[in-house]
Amino acid sequence: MWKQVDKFVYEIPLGAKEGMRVPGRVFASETIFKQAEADKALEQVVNVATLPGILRYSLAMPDIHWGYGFPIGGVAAFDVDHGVITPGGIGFDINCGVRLLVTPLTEEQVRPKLGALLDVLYKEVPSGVGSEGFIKLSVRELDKVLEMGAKWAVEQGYGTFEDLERLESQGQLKGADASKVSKRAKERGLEQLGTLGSGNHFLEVQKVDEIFDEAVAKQMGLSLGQVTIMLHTGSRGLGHQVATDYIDVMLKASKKYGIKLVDKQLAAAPFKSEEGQDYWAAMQCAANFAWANRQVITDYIRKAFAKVFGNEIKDKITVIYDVAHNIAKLEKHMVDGMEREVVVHRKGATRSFPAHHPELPSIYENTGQPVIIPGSMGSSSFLLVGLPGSMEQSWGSTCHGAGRVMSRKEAIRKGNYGTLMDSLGEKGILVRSAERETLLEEAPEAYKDVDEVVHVVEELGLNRKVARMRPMGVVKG
DNA sequence: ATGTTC
Repeated sequence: MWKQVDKFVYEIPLGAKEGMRVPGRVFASETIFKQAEADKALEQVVNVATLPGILRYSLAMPDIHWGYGFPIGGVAAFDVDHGVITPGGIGFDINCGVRLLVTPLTEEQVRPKLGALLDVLYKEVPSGVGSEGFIKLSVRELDKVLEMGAKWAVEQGYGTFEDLERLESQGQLKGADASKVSKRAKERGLEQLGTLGSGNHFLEVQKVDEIFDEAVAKQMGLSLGQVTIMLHTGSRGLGHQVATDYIDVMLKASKKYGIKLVDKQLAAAPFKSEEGQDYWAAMQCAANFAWANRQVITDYIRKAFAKVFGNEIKDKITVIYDVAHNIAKLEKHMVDGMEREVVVHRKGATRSFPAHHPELPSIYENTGQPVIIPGSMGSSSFLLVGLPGSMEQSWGSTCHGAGRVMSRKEAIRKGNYGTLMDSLGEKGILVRSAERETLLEEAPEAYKDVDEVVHVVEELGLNRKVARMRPMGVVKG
């Protein structure tokens, strides 16, 4: 039923499955499309197309793979009045995202002290499943975190106000309402602010390996051989609990509002219903928690660098940008020649606004929004910018990473710890991690080729490449 | 992703 309609575009027509309201569309190369066919991800694209109020297409980015309800890499926009909101279109780790920092240091300066630096980073940034941070919040204070996001962290002395304008949505969604977050979710969040987590979350010391757009790279303060830091983490147990709580609410709401579910994991409520608005407010709280989390960790990273390279380095480590991967946003987009407000779900997908978009800070007004694409462990990461093509084709969205080809279990079964460590060692990459299994789960073999994923979004005109970063050292949970 | 089966 799926048909290639353009070089990197595959489509399934309306009517291929009963209940479809729009066609399905996947952005992929031939290799990537075949990988998507192998798991249930394509079927999930079709399932999403049946949700009420979905506009134009059920989309998937080239890092598509199987997820809960929506595929990971899934993007869908819904009519604000007649459409739905669904936790399955956002994910368990609400506002899982990536932040890129740049240091004034070169690879030559960092390499001799890399081992010591990673030891300090590993100690200063708590990681691992269930890890607790150095901050112990009262419920009252946590409520402020949930409603203020990264701004709370800056007001407490974690980083600077200049950091905030370089975060998607300035690190704060204004519709957050802490009273919509359960007691249990809050309990899980009380001791997890400033923690990295586990799985694919990481903190990486990198060097700029190649520059594709000199002018934009220069404007962003990046030059060849310069050391960058990439941080990938989300809303931890708090976001997970918000998702769990509201999936239950949505199952009941789906029944109540007569939403026919082809997959229970797509449980949804009308966006404007009470249930829809409650989740909307709680989801924004979890998103804010994640932005506060990355802001606090940014401060820890600066302090760790200061311990190894001297105090004056601290103020010279700047934020390039911070993007959300798992989130829903109210945005203005063109639909049939008219500007409309729509609810965009990005599930393992990154916002990718072009130059001159009103939501961009003045420093990126002419470059387009920075888009940060982490590769798999030990492979390169990319810095891209958004292009007008993303507004035309993908609701201002693009891919979010390499995307899995193996499940975590499969990766553990097929992987070999010694071989993995040898191959990282050969590349000169140092690793600090508590869990061997986490490293096996994240082995490069378990992921697609990030170069190919980025090639697809570039060829489609969603993004332009600015720079590629290679890892020097990795901290993982 | 996740106090990895409240």
